[in-house]
Amino acid sequence: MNRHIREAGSRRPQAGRSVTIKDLAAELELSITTISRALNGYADVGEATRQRVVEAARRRGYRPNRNAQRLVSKRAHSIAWVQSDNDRKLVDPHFVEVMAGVLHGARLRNYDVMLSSDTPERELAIYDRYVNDNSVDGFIVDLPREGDPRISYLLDIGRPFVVHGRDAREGQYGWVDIDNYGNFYRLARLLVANGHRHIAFINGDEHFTYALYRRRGAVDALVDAGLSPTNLMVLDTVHPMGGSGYRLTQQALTEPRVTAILYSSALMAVEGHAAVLQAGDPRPAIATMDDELHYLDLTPLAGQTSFVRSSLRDAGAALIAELIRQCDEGGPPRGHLLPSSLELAAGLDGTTLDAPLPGSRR
Amino acid sequence: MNRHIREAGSRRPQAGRSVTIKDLAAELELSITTISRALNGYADVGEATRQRVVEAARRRGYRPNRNAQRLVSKRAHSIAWVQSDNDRKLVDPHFVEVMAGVLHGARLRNYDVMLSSDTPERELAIYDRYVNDNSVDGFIVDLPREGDPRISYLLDIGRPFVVHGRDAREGQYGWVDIDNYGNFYRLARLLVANGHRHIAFINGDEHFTYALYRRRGAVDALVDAGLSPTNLMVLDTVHPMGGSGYRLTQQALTEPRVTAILYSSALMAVEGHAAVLQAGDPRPAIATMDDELHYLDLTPLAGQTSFVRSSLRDAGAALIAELIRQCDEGGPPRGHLLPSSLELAAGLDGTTLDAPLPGSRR
DNA sequence: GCGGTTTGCCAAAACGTTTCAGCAGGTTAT
DNA sequence: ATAACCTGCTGAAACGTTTTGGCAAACCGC
Repeated sequence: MNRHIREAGSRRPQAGRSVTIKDLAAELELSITTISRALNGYADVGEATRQRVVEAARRRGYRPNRNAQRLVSKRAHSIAWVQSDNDRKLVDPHFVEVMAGVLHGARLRNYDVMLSSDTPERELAIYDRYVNDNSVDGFIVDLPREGDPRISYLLDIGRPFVVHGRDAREGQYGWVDIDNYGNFYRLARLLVANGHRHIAFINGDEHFTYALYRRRGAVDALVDAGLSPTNLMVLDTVHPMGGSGYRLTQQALTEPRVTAILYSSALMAVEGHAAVLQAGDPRPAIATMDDELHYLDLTPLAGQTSFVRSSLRDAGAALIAELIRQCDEGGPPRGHLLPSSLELAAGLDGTTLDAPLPGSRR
Repeated sequence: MNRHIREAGSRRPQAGRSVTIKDLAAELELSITTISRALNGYADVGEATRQRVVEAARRRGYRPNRNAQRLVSKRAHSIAWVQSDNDRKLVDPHFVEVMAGVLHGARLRNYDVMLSSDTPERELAIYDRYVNDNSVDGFIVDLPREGDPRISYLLDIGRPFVVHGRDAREGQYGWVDIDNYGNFYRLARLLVANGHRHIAFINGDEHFTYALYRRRGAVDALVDAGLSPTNLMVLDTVHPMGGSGYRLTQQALTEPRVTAILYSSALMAVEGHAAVLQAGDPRPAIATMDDELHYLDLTPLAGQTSFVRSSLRDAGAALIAELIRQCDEGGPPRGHLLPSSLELAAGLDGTTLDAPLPGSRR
């Protein structure tokens, strides 16, 4: 790519007209129809002609004007991700991880991704605008709540969209998710099977379905083991003011009967690690979801922590794949349940792990 | 917005033709010219007519087709942010913070933001494509290196762009930056003035100019105080494998003469806090840049840490403002130096803070 | 040598805007 | 009364593609 760099002074035509299909037609003495069809792989153009056209296009650096294409084809070849500006969704490190997967997949398929954020009240208005001005073909919805109005709205206007997560209407739209209920059922059962009776759960905001399902999984595991739901101490999930892992962990440790802490995010677990270190022995057992946040160093937790692992980046890749499939094929929306893997802390008894989950509650 | 939600079954026309300027013209028995000019605020349409047009547009939910507008106006009203996919730039929490500011500013001005990532080798090719297919009006460049080829390329093709950070060519393009050199000069001088002779510096990747300038500032502060540059122990900046604050802090503490740690990011400082706790007394002094990462909880550091503070979100807002100014006014690119504030750890002597910086080296 | 098929190309319409160059009809200045 | 100027509107061209329908020429089977 470095050969693109020129000396200052030998600049290209500033904002100069890019080369169009007409320029090629003139140069090759062909009709613009033929140029178009040659480049788009139609069968009714001669092989020799096609060669000439392709070569000329390459040489002149021809790129079809995307706006003209979009105008006539009524397809934007781009998708939008609208994030609400409040409640810190956008600056959540988990979000970027998903985004990375989405962008990668979009690039592979030559789709553009428009990112946008506004207040929750105006979020639906942005969907409306994007649809009506033909800017995008479909949408990504992240962090759904139960009965999320964004899902209602998008079902209503009938455009392709895909949800990262689910709510009760999961049969009606495309989604990508992990088994939040099952994962936290397993983690909690694991802790109980290893003798822990009082468990602190530092969960995400339970207004979001993922966190709700996780709590249900953990609670059910305790109940199925004959414990009371109150043996799970769920912490400050209503207004999670950013990465409050340290503070919440300190709070958890003020309850003397708590011998284990369950984290909904490895980010919280790492932040809480400092507080755990300060706690006198015996140190609590730790179990956490690990979203494979790329920048996060888990070495402080190594060995002493049990993980349920699933890659958010993979989720992003699955999201964009499903969405583009809907846009291109127009097929029915599909749900995709991504796998999660388990890793036990040293010294933990994992014999319960193979036991099937009771029923398929959520 | 909830009134937009309808019962299933009463859906809108699926992907139905949106209402166009022709529809309005037909309904109002006016020419499309008049509709267009009425909506775009031209003076040559009667006030009564304008009212009728505006009202009809509102009532029918008319949105000008953006692709048609772009085609004829040759302006996309959107900008691109291309992030390279390697070296974890995209998943860096700092990035999202800037992005939040950018998105907010873009929305205010009705610009769209296209986010994109690819391998570094293909990054320039994406610029090329976006320019030649008329997808965007300008670009944002983040985390420049010295002589960054992206800057060279964009200077070359002569499209508007703005850089978050600077390199030696800062006079030639628009940028937004803080005084990296000065900030770290001040922090280091502060530590030295308070008796610290051996300082560990957990910096960012010094292939990026921001990190390089920071190191120079810190080194110069030591040298100006009569210390050797080697009294600054700069740690593992070549391959910062994600948030390795904990590991690097442990490493810093293996050097017994180190009595203070300087962090390039509060993220690292918080991660390192666990290692600091484990260190026997006396605990090292801590000073760090604070980018006001929204999700990051700084309470563990409170009181014992000195901060230089500057908001990355504000930087994002300034970036998009400068870029759109260039696109709309076509004015010359400008640089914007954002302010930073200082907050001292309890018990620290800050008398050196008001002293001017020697010269304007960098 | 003739109807029919195949091959390779093209003219024109369409997509939904903006804008240029007018054009009636009324008002004003002289 | 006439020239000049407003006021409020419009027809048509242009932006750069894709696609439809067709049309010559060449090729085929017989």
